Amino acid sequence: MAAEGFELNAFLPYRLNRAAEFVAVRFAAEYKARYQLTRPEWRTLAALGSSACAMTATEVGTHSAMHKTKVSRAVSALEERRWLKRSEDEGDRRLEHLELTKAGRRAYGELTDLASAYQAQLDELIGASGLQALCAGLEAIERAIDRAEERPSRT
Amino acid sequence: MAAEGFELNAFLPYRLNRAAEFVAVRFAAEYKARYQLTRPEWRTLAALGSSACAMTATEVGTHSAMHKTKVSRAVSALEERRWLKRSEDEGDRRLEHLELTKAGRRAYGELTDLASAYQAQLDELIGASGLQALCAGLEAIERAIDRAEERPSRT
DNA sequence: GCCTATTAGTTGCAATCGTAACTATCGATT
DNA sequence: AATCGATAGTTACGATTGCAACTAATAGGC
Repeated sequence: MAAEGFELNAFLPYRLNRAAEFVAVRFAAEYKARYQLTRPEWRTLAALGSSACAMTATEVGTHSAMHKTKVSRAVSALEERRWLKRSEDEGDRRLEHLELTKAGRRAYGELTDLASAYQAQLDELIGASGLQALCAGLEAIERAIDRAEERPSRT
Repeated sequence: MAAEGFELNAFLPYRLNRAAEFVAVRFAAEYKARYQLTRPEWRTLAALGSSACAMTATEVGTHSAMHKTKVSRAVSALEERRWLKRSEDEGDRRLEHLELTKAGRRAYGELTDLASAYQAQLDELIGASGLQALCAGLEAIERAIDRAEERPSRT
């Protein structure tokens, strides 16, 4: 175990966290100010809005890497806002299928406008070549996550 | 503002957060179990341990993208453990220079062993080409962060 | 040399989070 | 069909967080 060879700047958890926090904090300030949305709420809304069909809470959790209690509370909050509706699964009554309402989809549309604008800023800040590399790298890690998620080990 | 053209899977804050959470949660479980360290404490220890010279709390905060209150509390906790010592700046008495003690450096060494092992697992999971792309991309975003940090706008 | 604005760091407090325990349901085994 | 283990989702509660307000000190204008 390389006692001295460790480079924090090559340690993925630290680097990813730093980068993620940096970009997330600024965007969160926007939707928080304009919509009073918390981060888990936005992430849940986004997961549902970007999906063609309904999802369960567990699916939202894995898709967004959020703890299930966070998802549970975000779902309740969005439901209270009438941005989301639940429906029972016929076959398995433990499951709840989550879908955005019309108002929820409209809100999602407005937020994605904000998001697109923010993404454009990031694109400019990072530069085309860096962005391309980042995307390729993220795809690799996303594939790895999916692979790891197929077998157990919870978040 | 592209109303329909939005792809969540291309939105950096969401993707980075997902990836960062995924890799961070698993590693956090390790150092939490073995050292009763919280995430901010590990990140502070890491920032200081990887630096050749002393840092101020603010520097730790920008380096690790942590809120200053998180840093402040982590510093207190590490100080109580005698892993870190503070010293006043002669010229500017608002500043505190933070350094690891001998025990702190030893702990950092042990933690980096854990980290190296974990990084090796990640390397294998992600694959060499993906890892290379990810690093290139992260470097680009890190440069962007540094550039953005030179001018104001706080975390 | 003073006044004002700014910065470093801390802390009270309300809000948020995660752990663990819980309810309800399902599937498999016998 | 009764039992046991696993899974979906919720919740009580203690721990952690971030905002805002604070203290202490510096820097810059005048």
